Amino acid sequence: MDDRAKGIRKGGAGGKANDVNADLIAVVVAMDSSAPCVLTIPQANALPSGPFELTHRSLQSGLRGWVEQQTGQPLGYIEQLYTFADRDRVGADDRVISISYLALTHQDEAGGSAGPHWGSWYDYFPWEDHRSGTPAVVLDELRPRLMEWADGTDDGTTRLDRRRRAAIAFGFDDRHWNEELALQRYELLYEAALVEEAIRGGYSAASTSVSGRSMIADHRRILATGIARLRSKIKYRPVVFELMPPIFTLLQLQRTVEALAGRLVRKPNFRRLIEQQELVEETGETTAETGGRPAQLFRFRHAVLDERVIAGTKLPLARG
Amino acid sequence: MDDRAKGIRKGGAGGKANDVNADLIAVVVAMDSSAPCVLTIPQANALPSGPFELTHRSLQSGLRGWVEQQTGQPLGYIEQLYTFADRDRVGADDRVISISYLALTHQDEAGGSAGPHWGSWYDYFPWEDHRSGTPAVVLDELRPRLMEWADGTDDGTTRLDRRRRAAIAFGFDDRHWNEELALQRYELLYEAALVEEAIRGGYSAASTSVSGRSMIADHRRILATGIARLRSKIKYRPVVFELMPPIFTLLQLQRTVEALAGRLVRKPNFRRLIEQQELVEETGETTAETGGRPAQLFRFRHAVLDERVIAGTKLPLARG
DNA sequence: ACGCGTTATATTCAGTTGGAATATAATCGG
DNA sequence: CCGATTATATTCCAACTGAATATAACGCGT
Repeated sequence: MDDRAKGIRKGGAGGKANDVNADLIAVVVAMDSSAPCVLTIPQANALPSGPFELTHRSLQSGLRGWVEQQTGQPLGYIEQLYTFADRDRVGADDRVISISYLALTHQDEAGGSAGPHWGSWYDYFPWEDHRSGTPAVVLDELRPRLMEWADGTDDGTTRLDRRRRAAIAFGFDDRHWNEELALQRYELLYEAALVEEAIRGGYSAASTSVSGRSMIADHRRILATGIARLRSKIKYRPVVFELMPPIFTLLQLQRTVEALAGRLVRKPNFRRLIEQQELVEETGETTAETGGRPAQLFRFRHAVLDERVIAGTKLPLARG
Repeated sequence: MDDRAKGIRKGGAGGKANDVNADLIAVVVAMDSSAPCVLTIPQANALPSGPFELTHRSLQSGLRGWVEQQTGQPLGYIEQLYTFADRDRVGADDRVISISYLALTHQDEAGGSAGPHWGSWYDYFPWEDHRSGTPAVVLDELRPRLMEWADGTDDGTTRLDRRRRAAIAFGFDDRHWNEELALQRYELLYEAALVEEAIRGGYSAASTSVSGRSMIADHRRILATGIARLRSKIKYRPVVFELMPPIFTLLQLQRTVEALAGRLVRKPNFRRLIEQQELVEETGETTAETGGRPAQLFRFRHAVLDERVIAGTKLPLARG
């Protein structure tokens, strides 16, 4: 049996030499009144996670099991984020593969057995909330420290490259802020040693107030991946409704989108888009709890998931 | 140690009970003169694949190793597709997790040690090529068989649901063909037992001419995942250039995009888009090999990868 | 009862984009 | 020199999107 044939053999008779542990990690998101929140295990300062076991029917069901066991939170919508293997643990007897998921749910469940914690994701990423304009932490803290980092090299090319990357990621030099770059921003701050994870064990120059709450291992990085995915996906799939109560006003819907994106949208334009896509339908009722004129109540039209599939249109693909 | 704490413990001291094998599977795509081609191991009728081993520095490097060993093909661009675990092999001693990747490369390498084969992906999915209009196989074969399948149930709701899903996936009833639904179409045909994989061991009603070449296990499904991902991604990231030679004409670029999407685009509109995005730059030279007026030769402006990040705009996010 | 603040809802307008069609240019082969 | 063929440039219009403005309906305090 040559190497090629050995390669394409599936599973089966192999020795234990190449066995790995597969960890399932969940980014569980639900809405607060003012911010998206992520579910954590406070004692471990970690996302809910656990090993994939033989008793699990599938990866997803294994994930649901661990999250429910650790936090009491049942999960609805789930999607896979990414699979990592290159952890820092080299030379160990067995390796760990991490399969991460994004879950969208409601915060209505009572806390589980282990005192799970819902934390605003802007506690972990203070620089990501631009709903009230560019946050001071970006202009006053991160910008100068990133410039310092860029200048901390002798190589002129590297310096320019660092400046450019920082400018793109954070919208410096009159560039636009792009909310989808959450992962790039975290990785840039990591590289510049401005987040605590990058300097563990060493001297910690990063204070929480500037660089946000950290997590164990690469969990904050996984959270950044989930945020970026969600911010991207709300633009072409109606996933926001997974985070909404069954009945809501259009402004509540708008506030949720804004909280996720970390930036504001224009009300008339937002309503136009929602209506012309026929994503919602009126319940016929109104609520006066909003302060001014009573607002119509809407519900998500689940039928759109059947009727339509939203296609991108960035290339001039002739239709019809 | 309670269950929760056990859950969040990372790797380490666990017994071998929950160990798994991790397989790496590659969808390697390169352009032919007229179609995108996928790299296979003909003897196994399979995609290149192999187990993730302790000697591998990372998942990606493991994948590169197996593909090069099995096919002689070095890989450039790689992105992760999906991680599966729920294979049909239940009850086995150890389970297999499959981590699939999409790779874009050039076909210029000589065949590897094992006679690897480049096959047009439309050999595997004859219904996906709409460059010359809707293929006959869709109208004459798949449509009636799908209707038969839809009618093959007593439940009226199920019947309507099947009809609707088929109409959405294949663009029946005056709906538009959506090239990004390659995976949904394959899964629908699988459910309707119109592809060979669905009826293995049983009576095979599906002929290759209608339902395309099959592969072992779920490899054709993984290929469909790769096609769908690529068709989606060319619309918002300049990945086409991974498949182009260093120098090319705009029509060659257009033909490549059309081959990937399986549908035609308008020439002036295509050029306008390419130019206004500044994706290419003139080499200053021309080629007369195209038949009529000599065409300008272009090269990809790698700088755009640094300058810009393309963001979607499906929600009315206020900018500035 | 009335005005005012507040929120909801509707309309308008202009700049941009994108699909589609048409026009002009340059080469080759007869 | 003509016409077939491909390349390149221009035009037109409908749809979309950002931005601003106008009107409606409630609570509240006076």
